[in-house]
Amino acid sequence: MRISELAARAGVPLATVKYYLREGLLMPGRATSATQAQYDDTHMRRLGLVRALAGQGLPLDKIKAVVALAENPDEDLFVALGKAVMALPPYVDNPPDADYPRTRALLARLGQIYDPRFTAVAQLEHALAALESAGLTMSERRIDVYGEHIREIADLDVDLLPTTSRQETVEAAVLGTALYEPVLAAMRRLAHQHRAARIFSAAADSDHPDSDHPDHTEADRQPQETQ
Amino acid sequence: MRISELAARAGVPLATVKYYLREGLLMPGRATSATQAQYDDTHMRRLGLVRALAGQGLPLDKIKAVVALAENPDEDLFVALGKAVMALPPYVDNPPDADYPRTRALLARLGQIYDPRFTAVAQLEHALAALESAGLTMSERRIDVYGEHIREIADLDVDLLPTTSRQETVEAAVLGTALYEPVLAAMRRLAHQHRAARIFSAAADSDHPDSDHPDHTEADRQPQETQ
DNA sequence: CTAGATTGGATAGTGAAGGTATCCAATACT
DNA sequence: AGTATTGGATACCTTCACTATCCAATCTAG
Repeated sequence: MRISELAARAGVPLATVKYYLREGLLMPGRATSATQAQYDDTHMRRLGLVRALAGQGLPLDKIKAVVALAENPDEDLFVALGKAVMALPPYVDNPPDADYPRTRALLARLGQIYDPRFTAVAQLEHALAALESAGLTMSERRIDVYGEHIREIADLDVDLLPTTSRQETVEAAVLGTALYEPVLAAMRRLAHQHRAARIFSAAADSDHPDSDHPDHTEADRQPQETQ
Repeated sequence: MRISELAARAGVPLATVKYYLREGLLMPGRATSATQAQYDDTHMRRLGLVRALAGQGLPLDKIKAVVALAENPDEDLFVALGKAVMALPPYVDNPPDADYPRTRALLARLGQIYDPRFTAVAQLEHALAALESAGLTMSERRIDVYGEHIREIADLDVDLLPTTSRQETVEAAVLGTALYEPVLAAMRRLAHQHRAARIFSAAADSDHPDSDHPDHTEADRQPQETQ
C-alpha cells in the first residue's frame, strides 16, 4: 500500500505519518520509484505501536528508543528488556553511583534486591521524594500492602509474557509496562469510588444503605465539567 | 514573609511564584502597601502542593481546579472527592450518556458497579482501547488478578484517608491518588525486574542459577543512557 | 533625607514538543 | 495528454510552562 492508504487505514493524518518518517519512528517504505514507496502491515503495526505509546504521553524520542530496541536482535534479552522499560517515563536522572535511601529501605523491607542501576529505583525514589515534599510519608503498613499486591500483579505480568520470539517479548514487555499502567491506575480509582461510595455516602447507591457514616446525604454523583 | 522569601524558602524561582499568582494557583498575599504583601505558611503549603502535583506532570489548569475544590467548603464530600480525582490525568472526554463496553464488561466480571458518569470509567475505557489498538487484549485471568489485588490496595487507600477535616480529606485524596500512582508504577517495574532476573537470566544474580531458560548468558545489567 | 535596592504587578519573550501546511518536481492513473 | 497523487523538504503553528524585562511605588542604609 502507499503512504496515503497507510495513513488512512491507521487513522493518522498524512502529514503526521510523514513526520514520523522524518523522525525515524516509522521505517521508510520500499521505494518503487522516485515518488512512490510501498508500505505493508509491519508499517501498520509500527504505526499502531507508536500511536499507542504516544497516546499514553510518551515523548517521541523515547518511543524511538523503544522501537529501536525491539528491533535490534543482538544483546541479551534481559538487558534489552531493562533498556526498553527504562525508556518509559517518568524520566529521572540515574547516576549509577547515587544512593536512593527511601527506595533502599522500602526494598529491604519487602525483601527485594536493591540495585541502584535499575532505573525504576530512581523513579521510585523520585516518587517517594515527591510524596514527602507534599507532606506525606508512606507508612510501613502501606509499603507492606502495596508490596504484596503489586508483586502478585507483576509476577503475573512476567508469567504472561510471550516467549515466542525475542522481538515479540521485548515489544510485549514495553507495551505491557506502558499500557497496563493506566489500566491499573483507572482500576484503582474505580475501586476507590466503589469503596468510598459506601463509606462516605450512604445514599449514593440507594439499595446499599450500609454506610459507617450515615451523615452524608444523597449525592449528586454526576461529575461536572472541570472548572 | 514577603514574596522573595517565600520563593527562596520553597526553592521556587521568584518569577515562577509570580506566575503562579497570576494564574491563580497561589492565593494573593495580604497587601500591606502598594508594593508589599505578606505571605504565610498557608502559602508555603500551597506552593508545595502545586509543585508536588506539577512535578507529576499535571497541567497547571488541572492543579488549579484541584486546589479550588479542596478549598471550597460547600458541596458533599463524595462529590468533591469525585471532582477532585476527575481533575487528575489522563484527560478523556466523558459524555455522561456514552457507553463504555470494555469497562462495563470488566466491572461486571469484578462485581463492581458500573456508572458511566465516573470519569475513571472513561479513563479505563481509553486505556483498554489503547491496549487493543496496540494488538493486546486483557485476558480474563489478568482482569481477575489485577482486580483482586488492586482492590486490596484501593481499600487500604480509602481506609487510611484522614477524616479530620473536609479540606484535609479532599487534599489527601487528591494527593494520594496522584502521588501514589507513580509509586505503584515504579514498584511494579521493580517487581518485574526482580522476577525477570531469575527467569530470563540465570547468571544475572549469580547465586540463583535456577532459571527456566538457561539459554541466556551473564547479563550486563548496567543500564546505558537512553539511545 | 536622599540614593540605591527591592517590591508587586504588567507585559513580552523563550524553548521544547508535537504536529500541520505549503511547495515542489517526479511520477501515476485515465 | 492532462489531472491527481506521491515522496520529500521546508516553513509555520499552537500549547505549555516558564523566564526576563520594565516600571513606578516604596522600603532601607547611611
